[in-house]
This record gives sequence, C-alpha cells and structure tokens, in this order.
Amino acid sequence: MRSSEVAAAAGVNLQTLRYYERRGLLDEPSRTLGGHRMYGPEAVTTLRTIKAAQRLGFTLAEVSDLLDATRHRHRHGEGADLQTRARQKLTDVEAKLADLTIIAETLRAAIAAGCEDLETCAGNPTCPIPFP
Amino acid sequence: MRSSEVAAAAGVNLQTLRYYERRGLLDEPSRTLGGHRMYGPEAVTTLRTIKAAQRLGFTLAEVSDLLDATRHRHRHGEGADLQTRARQKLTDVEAKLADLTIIAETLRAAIAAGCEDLETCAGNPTCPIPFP
DNA sequence: TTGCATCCTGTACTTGGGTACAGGATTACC
DNA sequence: GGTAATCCTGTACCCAAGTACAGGATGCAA
Repeated sequence: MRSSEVAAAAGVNLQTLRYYERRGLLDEPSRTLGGHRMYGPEAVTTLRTIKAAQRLGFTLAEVSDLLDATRHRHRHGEGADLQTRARQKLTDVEAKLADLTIIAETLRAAIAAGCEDLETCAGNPTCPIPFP
Repeated sequence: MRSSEVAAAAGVNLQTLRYYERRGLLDEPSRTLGGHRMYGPEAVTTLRTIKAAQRLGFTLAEVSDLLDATRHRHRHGEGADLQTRARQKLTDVEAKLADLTIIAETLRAAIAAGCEDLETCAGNPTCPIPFP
C-alpha cells in the first residue's frame, strides 16, 4: 500500500503519517526505487492502535513508550507496561473529572443565581463564582 | 501601584500583565513621566475576574468578550451576556464530562481485563479497548 | 511519451496561554 | 549622586499534535 491508501484506511491525514514516522511511532516503511513509501498492512493496525490509545487520553509520547515497551518487554520485562500506565492515566482522568464536576456545578449555580456580568459579580459577595 | 505590585497582588506573572494588555483584557494604565506603568487598584480586581472566568473554563477570547459585553451591555443590551455564555459553556463541560466518564470506564475495564500491551490487545477481540 | 495524479523533502504555520531574553532606560534608596 | 533594583520594548520561544505550502521528482495509464 502507498501512503495515501494507508492514510485513508486509518482515517488519518497524509502528513500525519510522516509526523508519526518522525516521532518514531510508525516504523519507516520500505521504498520504491524512486523513493516513494510502500507500507505493509501492519501499518494500518499500528495507526489504529495509536488512535485507540490517544482516545484513552495517552499523549503521543506515552503511546510511543507503550509501543516501545511492547517490543522490549520480553527482554527487560519491567517499567512502563500498559497496566501501570493505565492506572496512572485513570488517576489523572479521575482528577480531571473532579475538576470538571466542580466547574459544572459552579456554572449551574451562576446560571441559577442569575449572574448578569462579571464586573457586577466580582463586587457581589452573594455571587456563587469564586473570586479568590 | 506599579506592575510588579499588581502582579504579586493578583498572583500573576509580570509578563502576563503586558500580555493581557496586548489582548485588550486589561486597560492600558497611566504612565510615569519615564514611561513606567502605574495601575489603580481596579486592575487587581480585573485580574482576579479574568482568573475566575478562566477557572470556569472560559478562554481568554471569551473572557474578553464577556468583559466588553459588560461595558457595552447598557447600550446594546444583547448578545454575549454571562447567562448565555455560561449556559453554552455548561453544555461544553457536560460533553467533556461524558467523554471523560467513558474514558475512565474503558481504562478500568482494560485494567480489570489485565491488558498487558497494546499490540496484543489490538489482535485480541475480547480486549475492552475499542480499536475502530 | 505525454500528462496528470501522487509523492518527496524541508520548512513554516496553527491554537492557547503564556514565558524568556536582550539591551537599554528609569526609579528608589542611601 | 551613585548604584542596585525595577521597568521598558520587541522579539523569540515553549507545549501538543498536527497542518500547510513550495518546489521538485515519481508513478501510472492511455
């Protein structure tokens, strides 16, 4: 498969392929005599894997680690495995959920209180928006 | 008050003051004969107001609109008032909460399923991680 | 073999919210 | 009046995750 086919199959922009290659997420494919990239079908799987991990909140640096860990785990057998990383990420996500829950509650309170503008609220001690 | 005092009072970096001034969030203060900025105490209030709105999830562009709306609402009386903006923002935040809730659930499922690495999971149809 | 689609590389730009630095000018304190 | 601290402007840089573009080279079909 050539680059545009892989990109289409994975639902990704063409430039993104080269970007992932530069970042070491995607193996460098073989080339035609003229220098055009030729991918095997596993490239599509890798791209889908990257996208799945991203949807779980992992950054590309973390995905990179996870993919590298996969390749070397059989040798080293320790460090950044998926279980450990998933637990850490879950903690992060739960913290963000707590933050957003408070934000949502404050917004609802501001709506219920009929807040009209920020300047008035800033001078009004009964406004539910916290001005620290 | 001079710039470093205002910055300290609002818990903000000095550069941030000038950044907000450039973005039109903070009124241009008066100057000494030599060109140094001299702020009134209302600058600290404005900074606290900006920070409060940011904590509610508003971007600086939105805060800018809200502050402008405050000043002009008495004339125009319509558009981007705090009630309307807060309702829109609440919708956004609720959408993000729903996303993060699904992410947290998926992470918990991956942990419970004992997922060990992404490559194995990608080829395993019983893995709870969605590879689309 | 001609023409057009696709691909190549390298570089710069995007968004959002700042932060850092260089090289002067000014102010404050003693 | 000296000297240290602070301030000025303008520009460049940081993060993440790409996207866009210029200017050429290659691939494929008729």
